[in-house]
Amino acid sequence: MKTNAEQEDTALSTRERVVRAASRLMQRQGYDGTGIKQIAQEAGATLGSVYHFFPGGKQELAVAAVHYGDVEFADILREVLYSDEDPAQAVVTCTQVLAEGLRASDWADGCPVTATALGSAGRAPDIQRAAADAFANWRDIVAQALHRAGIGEADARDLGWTVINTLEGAEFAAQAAQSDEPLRIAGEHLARLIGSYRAA
Amino acid sequence: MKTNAEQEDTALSTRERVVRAASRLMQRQGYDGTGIKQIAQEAGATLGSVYHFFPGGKQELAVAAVHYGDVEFADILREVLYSDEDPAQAVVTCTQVLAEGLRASDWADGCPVTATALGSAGRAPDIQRAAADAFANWRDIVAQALHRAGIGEADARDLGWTVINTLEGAEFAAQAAQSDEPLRIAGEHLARLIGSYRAA
DNA sequence: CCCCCTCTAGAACGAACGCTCTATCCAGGG
DNA sequence: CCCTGGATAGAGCGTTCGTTCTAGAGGGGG
Repeated sequence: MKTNAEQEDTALSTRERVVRAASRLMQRQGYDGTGIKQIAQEAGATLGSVYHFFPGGKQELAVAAVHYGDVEFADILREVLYSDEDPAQAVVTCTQVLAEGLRASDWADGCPVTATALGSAGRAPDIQRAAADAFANWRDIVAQALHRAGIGEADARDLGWTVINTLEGAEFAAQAAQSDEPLRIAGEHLARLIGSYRAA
Repeated sequence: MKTNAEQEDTALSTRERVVRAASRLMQRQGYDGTGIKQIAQEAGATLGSVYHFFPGGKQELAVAAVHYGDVEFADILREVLYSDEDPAQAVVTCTQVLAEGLRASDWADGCPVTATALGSAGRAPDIQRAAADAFANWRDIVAQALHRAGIGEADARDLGWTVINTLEGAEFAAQAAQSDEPLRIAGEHLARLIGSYRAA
């Protein structure tokens, strides 16, 4: 059961493989549902290596995993938002990309940040902070794209919040219902909402 | 450490106390982060009682906990939506209620359904189905309120999805950022979106 | 050649996990 | 009175958890 580990063995460093495995596993199973030994095995590493790179233990590793998911999705977000000069249409494309990812994984791969952070919020402030940073990062990316398209700075900032939050909520609903309908509808509504600000 | 258990000892049945404790604890700590012994202790019950009422073990208890959170929030939702004949304003009130609950618990009590279902989606289809049922239930309540206010049936159904999903996403963002701003903004945007349908 | 340091390797520990099991309590019918 | 069955009580099962620890592999600089 190290199907993916083999492929990654060649190019990536051990540390990178561990972080990727942690991010992917916690995305599916949450923080408490994922064991360090499972992460090590999936990454093709040993326990010693994991604790060598992350002496802070599971929490430090989870922070790195959340940060990895942060930049991973930020890259996708930037790419999609830059691909269309109409931000409303770009957001619709975004929902399609999310739906595609969900469907491709049999509705298993939701938001990597949410699943990791949700259960551990009270106990591990570091993880919660990393999740908040991710959301702030994504929101800024959306807000900049909207502002670039002619929407006022304050409105763009507020819309950044709601776009990210609605995508988040719709992705989880799609995951639970095993249907891309929530994401499709969210795309329509967000496009309509953005459009109502661009007209003004 | 059985502060709440004492208060509930008098009126509620053991089964009810166990379900409430499970719902509240899993809401904070997730499915895997909550132990059955902890639930029993918090409920003022013993392990034997828990397995007497839930022979299906932790999974069956989690399903009951999710269902409990379902009807609990459905009651609040109905009450708030019926309190104002303007559904846009009612949704804003809804965000305020959620923000109040979050703030009162020091940003610990988010959505009871999400936290329980997120980590256990792949392993426990029963829990996932209970979560999907909860979302569908809430969506119907919102859709009915919108339809009653004069919005077309199809539009009301679609808006039901997005209202619930945006509330969900905004609540988690508020929890992560420890600020009610995401919920406040979500309320404004949802009201604007609903208004754009009512005018048409 | 040896030393040193980064990294790998995995056995071992105490604690906690979900769950099973037996024993006991107690109200209601015979 | 005993008997029965739902409910309570908690010790104990095997397993897995996060973590620690010691040992070794491998490669440059002295």
